[in-house]
Amino acid sequence: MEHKRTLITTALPYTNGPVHIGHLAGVYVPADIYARYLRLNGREVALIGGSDEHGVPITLKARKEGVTPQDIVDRYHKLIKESFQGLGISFDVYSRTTSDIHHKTASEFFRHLYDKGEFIEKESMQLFDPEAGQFLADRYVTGECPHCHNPRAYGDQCEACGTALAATELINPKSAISGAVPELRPTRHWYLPLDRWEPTLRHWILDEHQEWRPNVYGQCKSWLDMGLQPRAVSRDLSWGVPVPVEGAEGKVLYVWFDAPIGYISNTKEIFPDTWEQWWKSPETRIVNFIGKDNIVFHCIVFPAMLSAYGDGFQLPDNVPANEFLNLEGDKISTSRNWAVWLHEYLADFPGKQDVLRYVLTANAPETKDNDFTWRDFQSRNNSELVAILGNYVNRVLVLTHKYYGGTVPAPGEFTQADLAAFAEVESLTRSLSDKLENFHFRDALRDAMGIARLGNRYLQETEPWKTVKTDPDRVATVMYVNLQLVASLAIALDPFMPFMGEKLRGILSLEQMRWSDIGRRDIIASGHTIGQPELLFDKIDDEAIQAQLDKLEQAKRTNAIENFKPAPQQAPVSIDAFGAIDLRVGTITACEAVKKSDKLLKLTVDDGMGGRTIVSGIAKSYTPAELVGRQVVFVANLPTVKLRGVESQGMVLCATNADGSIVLTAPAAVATNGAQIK
RNA sequence: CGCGGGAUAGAGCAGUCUGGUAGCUCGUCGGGCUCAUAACCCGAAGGUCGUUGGUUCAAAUCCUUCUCCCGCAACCA
Repeated sequence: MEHKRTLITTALPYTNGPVHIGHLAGVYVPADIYARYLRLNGREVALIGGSDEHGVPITLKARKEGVTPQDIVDRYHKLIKESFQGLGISFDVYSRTTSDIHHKTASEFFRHLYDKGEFIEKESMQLFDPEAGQFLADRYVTGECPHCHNPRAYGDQCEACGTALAATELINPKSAISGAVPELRPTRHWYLPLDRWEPTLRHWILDEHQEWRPNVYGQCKSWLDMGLQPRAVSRDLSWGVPVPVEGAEGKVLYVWFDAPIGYISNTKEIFPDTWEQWWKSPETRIVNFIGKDNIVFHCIVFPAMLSAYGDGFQLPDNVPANEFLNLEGDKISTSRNWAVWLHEYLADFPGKQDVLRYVLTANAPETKDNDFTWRDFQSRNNSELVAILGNYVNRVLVLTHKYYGGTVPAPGEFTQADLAAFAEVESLTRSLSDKLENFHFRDALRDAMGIARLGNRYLQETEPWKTVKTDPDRVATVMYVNLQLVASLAIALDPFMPFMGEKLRGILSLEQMRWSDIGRRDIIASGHTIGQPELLFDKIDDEAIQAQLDKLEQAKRTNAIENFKPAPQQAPVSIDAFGAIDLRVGTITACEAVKKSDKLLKLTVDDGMGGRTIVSGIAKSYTPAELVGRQVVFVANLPTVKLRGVESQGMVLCATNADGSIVLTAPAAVATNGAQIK
């Protein structure tokens, strides 16, 4: 079905931190590519974005920093909005859920469902933190798992055994906010009965949208097959959109009810008069770009909300969800500061927005989690963007200036080779368009780059630098064809790399362009004058890459130190108990790694009593060679124990630092081997 | 049997749902070209698709066994 317009939404980033490459690869870069592609096709498009600013984590962060939640969201909203702009994400609107218009819209949405009787009202017992004076979301209760007795299970799930839990099942529950023992108190909430919409959703997804990505379809099917349950849409909290019902003081809309309505509010913000045609017209196609963690909310909860509202609200046509991106082999983590932050990238690599966009698209986690490494980033820049694309364009521009002073020559008759080149661009473009329509951005980019590969090959085969001496007319045709290929590239790559696109169009003095121009044989007319050649991409050297790797290492270490909390003091012991421990000084005379072990070293120690062997878990911080000759303090009267097959006759005393590194303790000056420590 | 994820050419990935001669990019090697950011072009080498057994005319793909790797955990006297 041909639609009149497309509404594209992007998952609203949560404003408790900056945006990183995982967000970009998963959601914003593909959504932007898609939006730009549709615009080039002359289609009516709205790319909707905004910050998600409610919810418990923001209140906790504010509490921790001693500022208001508003301070937190103001800080990150500004940072996120500016960095998106810096990367060229072409939002038609980027607003926020703390806006008046959103509060009104979300409030009205809830009230409408309430008045229609779409909610169930239920009283339940919830855990309340008497010290913090608030009810606790599941995630903010910790305690012992009733199944595996892991003492650090969360109120929604035990990460040790994977069991899903209710906060009230935990043994010895504790508030993660204040550490207080929570108490059960009654509270009243509204629930959206998802089960009521199950047949609708089942038909809509399982029958009508079998073309959705396997990860999305599969997860929806699994949810539907398990059976849907009513889901609470309100929370006891002060930060959020107040529940617009008498007697609901101190309650706000659950952030997952409120956030997707943000898509609607933000549409209203740019189209105050016509927003309804974007949401309620069957002629509009709605596409939600999200990460895999959001599938259930966008495919089950939000569609149920829209269906319950009625009044013509349309359900999304597709929900392309990406998997996750790892960084240097490790999961990206905001709390562990293991990430490449967009605002820092923009500062560290000015003018290289397209390189990041290119790398994230070429290695997009479309079918499974993928890995971002700085070496790969460098290699893709240097051997693909510089060597293949930039170099091809440069060759053509330089030759055009050399032979024709920058004026596009008039072509003679096209030969088989010329026609074959045009035909190949056409076929690449068909494939490229098809892949973009179906959200296969990684493959689409490969097709677009294929035009540059084709150009290099064509140039090599036609050899204008040779022919120029024998057949100048032929060269005119060849260069004319090359210029058309470069112009095609300027358009085909524009959705992926808009900064490069603009620069190249500037050099070519190309003004208007449409997607359908790609492959045309007369995009640039003969007689047209082009500007001076300029390099599109520069090489990235090893130092720049090493600096990023060092930065990551540093961030990891700093983070560990910041989060360091000394272990609580242990139970008191008597002086006699302490005296029973026989501490001695010894000198390491030999040392070797213990086989099949990462951390163990086998130390031979001169203890003044004939020597002994001690096995110690310090291999991560010390090499055997540097230990020989050093003095250490050890416990002499422990029972011997076998570790990885090696007998250990004592324990060397060490301190473990915040970053996990280990330092040995030693006497402040050389002491006698075997001397007792008292 | 701790939990989770993974294993396809030197590296990074696609292909696995819907079995039918194993594919892409980078790298390597050899050759060519010299217009170009030592870039480009051609060619080649390189994989028993981690292992075992099974289903099948046919398995990277479906079922099964085991192994290894990465996080977390454990260990770290």
